[in-house]
Amino acid sequence: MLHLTIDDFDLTAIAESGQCFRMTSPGIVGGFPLYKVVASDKCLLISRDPEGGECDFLAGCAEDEWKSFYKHYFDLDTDYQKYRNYASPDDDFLNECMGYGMGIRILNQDSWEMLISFIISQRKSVPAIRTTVERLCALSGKTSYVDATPWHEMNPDIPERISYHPFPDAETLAGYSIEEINSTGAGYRSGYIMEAARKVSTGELDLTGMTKAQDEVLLEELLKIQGVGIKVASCTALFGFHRLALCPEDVWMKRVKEQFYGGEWPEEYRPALGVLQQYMFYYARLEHEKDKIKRTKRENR
DNA sequence: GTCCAGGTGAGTG
DNA sequence: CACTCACATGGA
Repeated sequence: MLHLTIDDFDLTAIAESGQCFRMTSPGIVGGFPLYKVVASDKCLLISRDPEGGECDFLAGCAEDEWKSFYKHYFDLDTDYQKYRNYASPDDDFLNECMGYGMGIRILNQDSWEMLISFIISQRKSVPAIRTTVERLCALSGKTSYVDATPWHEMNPDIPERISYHPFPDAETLAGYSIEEINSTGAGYRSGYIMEAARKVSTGELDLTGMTKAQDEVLLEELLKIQGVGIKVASCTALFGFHRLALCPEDVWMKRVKEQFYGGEWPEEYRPALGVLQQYMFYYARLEHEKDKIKRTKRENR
């Protein structure tokens, strides 16, 4: 168990900001959610330290693994204040969003996992994406375990060990039948998934070779994949290649752009738009959820 | 049952 | 270019 002090870092904001689909909470410890963070073939348990302040965390890994992998995975070397400073002081909406989403970071996730996850994401809600991605990972039948005893001791409802499924690599996915892919609830996207898996497994598409390409070139390459349009390409580039200037425009961001910016993002936001967008997406979805709860309560009266 | 979801490709004018 | 339409399925 590793004790950490991290500034500008909010696990819930990261988990609910729509950038990752396998960061879930198995339970509460000392009033704070424990998070199970599955990435590629790894899994980390991490929570706030109930005995510490808002910057104190407990992580279930060794210090060298934290330094060699998770520190970069959680993007802890990036100064997010620098990105927030792009926001105009009189942009009340954006400042409200940044207050809500304080502690959000853009994770350094695997590009292959992001490509498949965001192909799945089209016309699906975030909870529905989580379900399909999880089923896709479970197809292999491979199960791994992480030790959860430190959190089990704080809350007996949390099991002593927690299971997870690694994300399938391209060869594994390419080996499945269309029926198997379809059984995950991927629907009409199953063919897209198969085709992307074939391209990556044969080497026709070299994702790791694209890490140094210019933003425009990267998007162009991703757009060649069936089922990948500008939105999925932007998400893959932002979350899988850490292109912080790119802004995926989904239904939520289109609404925000129309309602608050007259249909056009301010030019001076452009270099930081991927980060600023993340605060806005989180806020817009959160507010929408609140409205739904209000509506439900009214209907029940 | 109804409505909507971190859209895309194909077809049309 | 812009616009429309079908697309499978889960979650609320």
